[in-house]
Amino acid sequence: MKVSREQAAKNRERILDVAAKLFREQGFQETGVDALMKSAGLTHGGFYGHFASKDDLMAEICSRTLARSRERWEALVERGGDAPLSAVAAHYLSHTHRDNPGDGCLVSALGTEAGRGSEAVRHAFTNGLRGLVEILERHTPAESDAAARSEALNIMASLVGAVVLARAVDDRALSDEILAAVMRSLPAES
Amino acid sequence: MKVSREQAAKNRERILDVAAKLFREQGFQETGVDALMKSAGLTHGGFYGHFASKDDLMAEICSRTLARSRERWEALVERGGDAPLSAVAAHYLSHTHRDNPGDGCLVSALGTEAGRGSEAVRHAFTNGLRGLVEILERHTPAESDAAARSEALNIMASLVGAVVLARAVDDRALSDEILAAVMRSLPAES
DNA sequence: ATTATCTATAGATCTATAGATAATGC
DNA sequence: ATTATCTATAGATCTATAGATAATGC
Repeated sequence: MKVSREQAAKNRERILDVAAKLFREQGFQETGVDALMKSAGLTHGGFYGHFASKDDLMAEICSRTLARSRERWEALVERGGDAPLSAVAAHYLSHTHRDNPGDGCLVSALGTEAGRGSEAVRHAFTNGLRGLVEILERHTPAESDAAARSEALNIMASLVGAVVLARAVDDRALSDEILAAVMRSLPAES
Repeated sequence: MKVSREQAAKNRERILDVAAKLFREQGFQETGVDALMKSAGLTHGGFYGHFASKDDLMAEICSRTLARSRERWEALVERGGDAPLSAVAAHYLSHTHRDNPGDGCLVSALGTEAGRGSEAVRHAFTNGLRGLVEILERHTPAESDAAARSEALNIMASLVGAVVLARAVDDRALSDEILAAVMRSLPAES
């Protein structure tokens, strides 16, 4: 029943990956430890050898998933040429992102739940969010640093709000319209 | 144990009011029927005389609460003079709204949960949202109806995103900054 | 007689733990 | 010997229902 130290580390990673996906798809509260471990191909009880509690896992999911988003955004910026901001936004506001919360941004999938989370969860969430905002800030055209900062925060809020609304709405046309409207509102680049 | 028809109607209203508050404060999933009924001064089992299921209640909460927001927004517009949009936004982006989700907008409190809800929930949510967007649309300065519509959707997304983020973040300064940034981004009025 | 509410409970599910098991790693 | 995982279960909680109770409304 025991596995090698290396395999145990891989199992831990798989739990994290599966949890990150299920939490974003179904919600943190809605995903049970049992279902989560079954999805990872392990048994329920084994969970507590890897994490102190479900909340502990959630905090780790927050920092890990947002760090990965940050890397993804950096890659998008790099490939975005003279319109890095549009590249990030087009990705964020895509139908693909809207229709696949399990692979998408944790902020738009778990934002309201994170706000009701533990201190550790909110702290990890906040730090992760700062990283994303910082990227926007660096690439927002503006007359001053303060203006760029303010605009970056505004863009971050628009992106998150757009995806939350686009996912909640039961009318595909309205959903598409929301995403397009926010895309259109971005500052002109190049 | 039985009460008058009139009193029963009042009890139903109280359940709705209490649920609307608790759901926005703690989340739909996180609020049990038992706690809800206790809060309303009734016993657990009595719930099912008023509603077919918890989900049924949630759908009713969505349409009811969003209809009330609509009325509130109309009143704000009316008192807003030549800057109706700013009046609505200032209210939405206020510290009071951020710090009191139980009395606030259902969209920013339950947006991500509504997206994972039943058909009935999503439908009620969508209709309620349409009402709010329509108010913004009517008061957004723009060169065409299409432009006003697009800008109204963008503003709606910004407002919702701002409050979701401002509530989730564990740093008060950052939270204030987000609200102020979105307020600053609104189109000039008058 | 009807019915709003209450009491009690079924049946499911949830987080977490205790102890057993068996393979790793010294 | 250590320890990663499994089995089994405790203890809490959750939605929903059944039947009893007692006050309303005909």
